[in-house]
Amino acid sequence: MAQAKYNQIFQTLRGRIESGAYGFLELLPSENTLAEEFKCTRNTVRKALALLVAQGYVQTMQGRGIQVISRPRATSTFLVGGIESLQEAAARNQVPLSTHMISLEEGVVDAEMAMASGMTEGAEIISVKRLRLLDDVPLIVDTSYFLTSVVPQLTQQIVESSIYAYLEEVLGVRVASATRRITVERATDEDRRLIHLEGMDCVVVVSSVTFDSAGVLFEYTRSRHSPVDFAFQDTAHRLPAER
Amino acid sequence: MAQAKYNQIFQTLRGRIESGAYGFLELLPSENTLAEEFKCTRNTVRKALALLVAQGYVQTMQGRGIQVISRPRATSTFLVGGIESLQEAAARNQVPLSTHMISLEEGVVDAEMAMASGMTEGAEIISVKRLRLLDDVPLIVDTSYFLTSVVPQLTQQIVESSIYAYLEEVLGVRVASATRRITVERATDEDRRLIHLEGMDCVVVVSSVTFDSAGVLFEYTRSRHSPVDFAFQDTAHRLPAER
DNA sequence: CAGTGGTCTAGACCACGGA
DNA sequence: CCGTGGTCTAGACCACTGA
Repeated sequence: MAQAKYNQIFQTLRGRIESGAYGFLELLPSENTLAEEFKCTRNTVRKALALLVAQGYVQTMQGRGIQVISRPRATSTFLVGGIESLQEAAARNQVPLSTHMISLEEGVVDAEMAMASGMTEGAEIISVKRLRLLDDVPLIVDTSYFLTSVVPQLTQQIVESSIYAYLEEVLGVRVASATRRITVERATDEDRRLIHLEGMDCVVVVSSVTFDSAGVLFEYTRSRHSPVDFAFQDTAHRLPAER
Repeated sequence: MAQAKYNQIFQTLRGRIESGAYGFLELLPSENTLAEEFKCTRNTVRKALALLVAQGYVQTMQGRGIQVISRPRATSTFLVGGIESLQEAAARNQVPLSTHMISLEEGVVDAEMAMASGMTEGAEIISVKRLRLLDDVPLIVDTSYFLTSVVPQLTQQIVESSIYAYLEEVLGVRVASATRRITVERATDEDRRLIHLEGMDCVVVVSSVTFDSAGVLFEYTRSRHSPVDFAFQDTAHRLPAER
């Protein structure tokens, strides 16, 4: 199976929503109708619908139908649900991205980092600090820590092109999940020196912990974003569990 | 069926993770084993596991098993995945919350709000502006707009206790989904006057659009949060779709 | 009442990981 | 090779909505 059938259905339906074929607040065809169209069972259609629901495209209503609740994308957003490297987000929004390496060194996980990330204290890591420029404007400084057992070495060339492409294509590391935490902190002198803050005195800090498909917590990254152009979007649902 | 079986299983497993019975980085029993334990089919167990995955508790690994990737909650967080009113979040974190009403008036949706929220221009709305104090510290100012067709009227008493409790218990409105967008803006004079910023000059703006179970977009809210103690967390997954 | 989505079962086959 | 999770089918019954 090249692509799971439910995934194809998901992408087809998503396309119809984004193109406006199924408009804002309209109802989709019923699950039975969709099952006929895609020549599969209702269960498979339901898996595709579950993805649409999770990503905020539609809302299901028992006894009524499935309603479109998203409008064609209005403004660009850099961080949305899903795992997307800054590279990918920049490409999607058609904004040129460049990266300057600030430092690259080896070390071990100290107690504080172990507490914050869940990495094992004392594990060997390689740390990279980078400045990211979007449309030639320096907006993000991030510091990443990789387990050397998963990422044995990095070079300036890799770091300034795409670490993720290197991880996936050369090392065969597959990212499985990332947990992110967003907070706001006062800008440091370094922030002010490095990134474009338009005079504001705080930065958005996105801390993320990443696991690979083998279940290893191999990356911990702290990104300091300029508030300028920062946006994050998600959709939540009331589950029966929460009643 | 009082509670869906998969939901009970989800809650049981989540409890075992939060209590540490299934520890960080450990593997859960296999799906077949869990199906036996809960006397159901593998499909039902899988629905429960899907919830745990979506909420960042575990990660599944084909051929290997299901690994715990969350640690017992370290620090408190106000905004997490899921729909939770500030009331509920404050209760969960055992922080006293109080609310002062600043204004309450009627109006209609103008072009700008229609564009931002998706509400129909010209629809009648009731708008409420409130100041929220956590632990007696004023941290949030929010302005909410409700369709009068769904929420015909509000009183100061309702607004200062809990609008959501009123919606659910009195009006029978059930919230189905909420899409939120987080950005950072420069603090206004009003922000500085009303909320505790510790000298910082920006605020976190959370805009949310809410649908009820009948599929009506009935609420649009903009909350301006002090950066102090603001945190938002979510977990993302690499889907086959994104490869 | 018919049609919709929500839950659950039973069973099949596949892809992957590790011993 | 066996056990794991991933996909899919076929069919049943329930709860809810709206005409």
